[in-house]
Amino acid sequence: MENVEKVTNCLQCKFQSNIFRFLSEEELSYVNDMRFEVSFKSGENIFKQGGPLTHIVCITSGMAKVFLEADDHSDIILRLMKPTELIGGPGFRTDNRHHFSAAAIVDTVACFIEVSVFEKLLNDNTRFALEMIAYLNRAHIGLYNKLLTNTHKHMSGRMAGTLLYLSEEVYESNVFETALSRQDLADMSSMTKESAIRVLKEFKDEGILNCYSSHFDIANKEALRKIYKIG
Amino acid sequence: MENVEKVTNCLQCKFQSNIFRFLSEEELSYVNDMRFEVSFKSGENIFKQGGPLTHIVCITSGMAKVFLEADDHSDIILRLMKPTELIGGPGFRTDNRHHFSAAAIVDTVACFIEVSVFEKLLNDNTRFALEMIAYLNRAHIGLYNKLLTNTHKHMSGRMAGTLLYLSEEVYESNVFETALSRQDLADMSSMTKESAIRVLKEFKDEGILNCYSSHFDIANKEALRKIYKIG
DNA sequence: CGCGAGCTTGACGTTGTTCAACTAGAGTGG
DNA sequence: CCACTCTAGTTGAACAACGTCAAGCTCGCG
Repeated sequence: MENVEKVTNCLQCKFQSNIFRFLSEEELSYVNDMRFEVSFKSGENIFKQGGPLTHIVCITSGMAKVFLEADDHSDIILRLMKPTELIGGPGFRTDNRHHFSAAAIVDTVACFIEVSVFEKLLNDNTRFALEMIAYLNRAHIGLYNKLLTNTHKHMSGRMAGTLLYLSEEVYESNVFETALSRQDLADMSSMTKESAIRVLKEFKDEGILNCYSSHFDIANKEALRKIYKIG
Repeated sequence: MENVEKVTNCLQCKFQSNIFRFLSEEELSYVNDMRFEVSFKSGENIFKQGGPLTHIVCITSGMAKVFLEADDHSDIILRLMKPTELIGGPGFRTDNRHHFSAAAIVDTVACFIEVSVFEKLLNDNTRFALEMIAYLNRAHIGLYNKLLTNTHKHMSGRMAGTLLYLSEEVYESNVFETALSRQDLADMSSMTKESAIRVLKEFKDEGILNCYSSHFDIANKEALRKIYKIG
């Protein structure tokens, strides 16, 4: 494992908005020494639900979807991961297995950090441990929202939620190109691909959204927010 | 706040199956000194979604339901809490608000522990912090299951899941009396009260379940498990 | 005895899935 | 340069699942 392979350095990530910013320079150097990078082509699995959780993964470039796989081969996309976001795993310190899968939706580079490194950091740095707890709690809150939305709202409300998530938290713009397929949008909104297409067309007919192939343009965000709120 | 008010003592809880067992005697004594107990009658709220998170709650006797409240006044019951179980909250170290409500379903006594006490323990005792993370991760895994079940399974599968949860994790018996109403069972299974009744009747007609008013008797657990699995 | 809350049942309408057919665009080989 | 194929996207019709509404029931309690 040559250092040359590393196209980035943890010390640069320090100022990004993730829990690594609570590590000392020394600790970050330690992480930097222990990690290694892997490149994934679009569509490739980064790790697989049910597989062993040996490393924590951090996206350095590209984008990945994190999703649950059901017995009937249908998926639920939990969220999208952008650079410097951490894909921990509920398997950490429980059963040491992955409870969801992650796959690159564009060409992606990810850092792999052994769980033992993580355990050491959590042991040595109390602040880091507390921030880890805060991070987990934020993820928890997100899941509550998803649960409420996906079980208590109608299709249009769920799709509105997905579009708002993409525009506000992922692409940070009302206009965006996405690598997500219609099936992916459906998996994010708990519906079939056909229903997703129908709802998108509805939004289009109402002048709320312009979309063509992978291009999306939210024309009336307030209307979308209202649809999301009402359900 | 007289000590006399306390009908239990933390040192006795030490051997119960929660994360307090990773505290030293001294730390437990500290918790014991700082906590106070509150009694709730059946039906009363213990805390309320959206309210300030000032204390962590631990059930000492009775039982409580933890639930999300939606805008349209419908609820999702996340789980039931038995004695010595901790009701933390995702608001801890995030926005310091409750993200769900808790209500007693029978007469219940609960310990209230200030969040500052918790923060001190997490700061001082690394093992405790790591176990806290493990605890949060287990809760996370439970939520994934709920999300999969409630969005990808049909009514019978969801109700089967609820009955299995009650018999295996709550009452630990195939026969149980419950304080839960039909509406509560519905809120646990993401369906209407009427649908819950119809599914229960279906199970009854198929000889899988005997139920009358608050009395439940699972006659064929394997069949129930199969229904849950298939969806 | 009568009242009220929770429970039960049936009829009906809506929502969303399934299935099958069709289209458009992107590679692939002749 | 044109078939050919393959995949993603799209559409419509039939159907199943589930919620809504309204009515009637049961049982505990004043």
